[in-house]
Amino acid sequence: MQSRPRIPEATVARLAVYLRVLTGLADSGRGTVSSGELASAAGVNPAGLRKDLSHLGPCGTRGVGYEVSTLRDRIAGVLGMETAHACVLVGIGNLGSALAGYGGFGNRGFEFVGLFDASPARVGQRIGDLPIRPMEELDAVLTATRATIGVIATPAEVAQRVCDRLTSAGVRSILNFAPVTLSAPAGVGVRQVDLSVELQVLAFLDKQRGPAASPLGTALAPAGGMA
Amino acid sequence: MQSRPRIPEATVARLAVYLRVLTGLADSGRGTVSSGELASAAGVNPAGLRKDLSHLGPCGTRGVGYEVSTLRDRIAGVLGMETAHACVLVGIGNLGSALAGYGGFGNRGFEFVGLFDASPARVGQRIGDLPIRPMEELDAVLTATRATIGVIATPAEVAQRVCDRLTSAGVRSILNFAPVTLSAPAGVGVRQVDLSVELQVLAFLDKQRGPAASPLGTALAPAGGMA
DNA sequence: TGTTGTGAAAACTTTCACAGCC
DNA sequence: GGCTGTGAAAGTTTTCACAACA
Repeated sequence: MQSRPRIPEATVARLAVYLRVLTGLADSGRGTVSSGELASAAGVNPAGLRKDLSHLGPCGTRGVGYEVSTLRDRIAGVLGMETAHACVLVGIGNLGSALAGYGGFGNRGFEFVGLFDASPARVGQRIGDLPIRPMEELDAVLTATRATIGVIATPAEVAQRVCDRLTSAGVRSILNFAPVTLSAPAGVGVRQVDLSVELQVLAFLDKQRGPAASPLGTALAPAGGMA
Repeated sequence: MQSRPRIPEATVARLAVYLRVLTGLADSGRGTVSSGELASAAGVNPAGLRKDLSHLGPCGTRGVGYEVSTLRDRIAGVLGMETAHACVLVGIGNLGSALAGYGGFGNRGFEFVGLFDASPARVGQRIGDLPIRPMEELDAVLTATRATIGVIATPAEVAQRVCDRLTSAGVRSILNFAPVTLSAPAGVGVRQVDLSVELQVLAFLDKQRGPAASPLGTALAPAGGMA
């Protein structure tokens, strides 16, 4: 299987996780790793991991496992990390500042090349070595840097307008933290991270798992059983 | 279909989105809404939305649509939002501060009741009306508040230890922002938000969609000059 | 007429089991 | 003996099409 026939999106997300684990293993000098161990470190099933990797073509040695640095490079290549990706970030409030200051992107191939905010109070401040720019400069920076990824961390009310400006200036991928569903032209990829949704899913699953579990030993026999 | 036979997790996540949209519609005085309109606002397919809602039992009127406030309350009830959920947040760096200061949780039924950090420099500062406490007080606060949700925004290196402490003190749900895969006892729900993974998936999907509008293959300006 | 609720079909994803190779 | 790669099975999710109904 070459990577032609399209890699499933679920697999792509896991490949990114494997890459993170493999990078850690490589840094600690590990030479080879088995699917079982890698799967355990990534929190997935070993057979599923092997199926995921099968989309990259054979890349292990039977009876041995995978060579850590080779596999890491292979996945990095498939994910398109041989070149850095330039990103702009719009909305430098608390969350935006956190994202702008987060060092974890750089060593994974993503780099912010522009920070934007509508508030004059914030414009001109710096985060790291980047200045916060006014929204008026968005198009110019996008043109100059050819950034293809836009990150939106604005209030919900303006997120759609920001999205429109980004896409009309040529941005093809958007990561949105504002709690609204964005609509974007065909050909533009949007991913949504909604922190409240995550919490609600957690709370629901907990409720579903066992209604009356009190931290102190309130002995109440659960109907279904425990696991 | 009553809600007995378990609601699929994918559906739960979408219900949380519908709830957000419905809350907005209700606030703007809207009386009823059709599956088509609601689906469009939530970014999903109308038939899928109706199937999702079918897990709650019949809740619309044929030929008319759904009553906005009724449906909102129904979903809120199913998601367990009749009571507030107490959360603790560990790791008050940039991201943690952003989460602690984010107003969007409160009106969705989640409330931080404790903020913790290992750094003496941060302990004692306040965010909103909560003080940042030392890690030593974690168990006492968990016991006193009976918080069942823990949010981890620490560096990757300590996230697993924090997870262990949270779960052994009775936390049953964890939202993890640290870029590591956590292992937790059975019966504890963990959700992972990895910002780099989101960016990598975006970049891959863009690459796969076609190099159509990439005029410059590799020439990404490093931060120095322009930015 | 317009819209919901739902069975049946299609697509996708995960899991299993084992042949094939080291 | 051990581990990968993969076809086939099982399970899940999405989509379609339409009967039921206000």
